[in-house]
Amino acid sequence: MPQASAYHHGDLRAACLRAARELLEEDGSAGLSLRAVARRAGVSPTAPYRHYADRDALVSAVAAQGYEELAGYLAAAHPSPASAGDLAAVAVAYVRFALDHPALFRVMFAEPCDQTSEERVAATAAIREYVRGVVHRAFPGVDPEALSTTVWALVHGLAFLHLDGKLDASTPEVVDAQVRAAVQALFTASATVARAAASSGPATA
Amino acid sequence: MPQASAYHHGDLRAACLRAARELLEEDGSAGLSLRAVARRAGVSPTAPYRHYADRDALVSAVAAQGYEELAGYLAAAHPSPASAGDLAAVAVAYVRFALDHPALFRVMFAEPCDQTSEERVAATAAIREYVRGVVHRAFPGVDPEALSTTVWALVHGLAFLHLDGKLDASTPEVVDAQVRAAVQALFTASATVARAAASSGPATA
DNA sequence: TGTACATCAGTGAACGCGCGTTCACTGATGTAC
DNA sequence: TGTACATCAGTGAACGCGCGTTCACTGATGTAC
Repeated sequence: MPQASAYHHGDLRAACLRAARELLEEDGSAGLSLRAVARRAGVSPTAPYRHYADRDALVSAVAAQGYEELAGYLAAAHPSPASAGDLAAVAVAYVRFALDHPALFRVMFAEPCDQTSEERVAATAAIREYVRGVVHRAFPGVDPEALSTTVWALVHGLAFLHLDGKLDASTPEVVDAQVRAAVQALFTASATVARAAASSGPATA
Repeated sequence: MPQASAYHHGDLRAACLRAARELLEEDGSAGLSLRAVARRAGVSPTAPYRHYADRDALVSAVAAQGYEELAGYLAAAHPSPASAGDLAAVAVAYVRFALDHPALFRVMFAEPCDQTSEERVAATAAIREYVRGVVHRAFPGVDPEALSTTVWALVHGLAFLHLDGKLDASTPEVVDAQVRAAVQALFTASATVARAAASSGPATA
C-alpha cells in the first residue's frame, strides 16, 4: 500500500471515487465533474488523470461500485431467496437502494454513457444472473428466462417511478408495501381477476 | 397569427421546441442548451428568452410535448383498450415510443429537473388516469389502483431496460414480442407456475 | 550503508470551449385619434 | 388616410463561470549496485 504524505496522497484512486459519490448525492449527476472531484479530494485538477483516463472512466468506476452495492442490498435482504415472499423482500431492497442513492442509480442506468465498459457489462450480467437464479429457485420448472425479465422490469419500473415522484413515496413504509403488493400481484393477478369476475355477479350486459 | 419577416421570426416559440427536439435526438440531453436551440432556430442567443423564462421552462415544454406524443402512440395502438390483449398492444406502443425517442423519454422521466411544473404534473396525471382506465375496462371488478401501478411499472421498466441495452433490443419485432410476453406473463404467471410445478414430476428431494 | 537513477504521483499554468443570463438597444407592428 | 406612440420581438456585446484536457514540470519513492 502506498504511503501518504503532503505530496503523495496515498490512495487517490479510492478518494476520487469517494468524492464522486459525495458530489453525486449532493448535486446529482450534474455536479459530477473531474475538476470537482479533484477539488474535493484536495488535489490539483489534473491529478485524477493518474488514475482515470478521462471523465467517462471515472463515471464507469462509480457505476460499477453502485452495482456492487446494489448486489449487497439484495444479498442483505435475503441470502438465498427461494420463494415468492423472499423475492418480494429482494424487490423491496432493490427499490430502496434506488431511493437511498437516487443519483447513483440514475448514473448506473439512465446515463447514456459508455455502455461498452467491461466493468459495467460484467456488473449488469451479474445482476441478471442473480435475478434469474432467484426466479429459478422460487419457481422451479418454469422457464426462468421469460419470468426473470418480467420480474426485473417490474421492479426496475417501480424504482424509476418512485424516483421520479410518479408514485407515492412519502414514507419508506408506504414504498415497501407498494412494492410488496406489486410483486405479489404479479403472481396472483390472474387468480384475482378470475375471482373478481366471478363475484361481480351478473354483468350489466 | 404573427407575421414572419427578416426581423420577426413569426413563431419562434414553436421553432424553439422543434429545434430542441432535433438536438435531443441528435446529441442526447447533453446537447439541449438554450444557445444551441437559438442557433438552430437561426436567431440570436437571447431571443428564446422572449418565450421561455429560462432553460428549465424550455425543457419542461419539451417534456410536456413528449407526454402528448406518448398519449398519441398509446391511442394509436388501440382507441379504447378493453382486454388483456389490447393492453399488451398498448404496452408495446409505450416501449416503442421510448425506443423511437430515447433522449426525449429520458427527459420526460429521468431528468431530475423541476417536477412542480404544472404542465408536467398534469401530463403525468393524464397518463396515470389513462392506465387506470385501461385496467378498469380490461378487468372490471378488480381494484384498478393496485393493478394499474403494477402494469405501469412493468411497462415502464421494460422501456428503460431496453433503452439502456439491458435487454435484447436488436430488432423492433424482438422487442415487441418480449413486451407482449411480459404483459401476458403478468396475468398468467400464477397459472403457469402451478402448471409447471405439477408437470415437473417428483421433486429431487 | 550509501549513492545514482528510474519511476511514480503529483503540481500549476494554460488552451479553447460552451454555457446561462444581463443589459441597453433597435427594428417592426399595431392601434388610437 | 396619416401620424404619433406604445408595445412587441428581436439583436449583440458582455459578464463570469466551470468544464475537460494538454503540457512541461517537480517532489517523493524505491531499487540496483
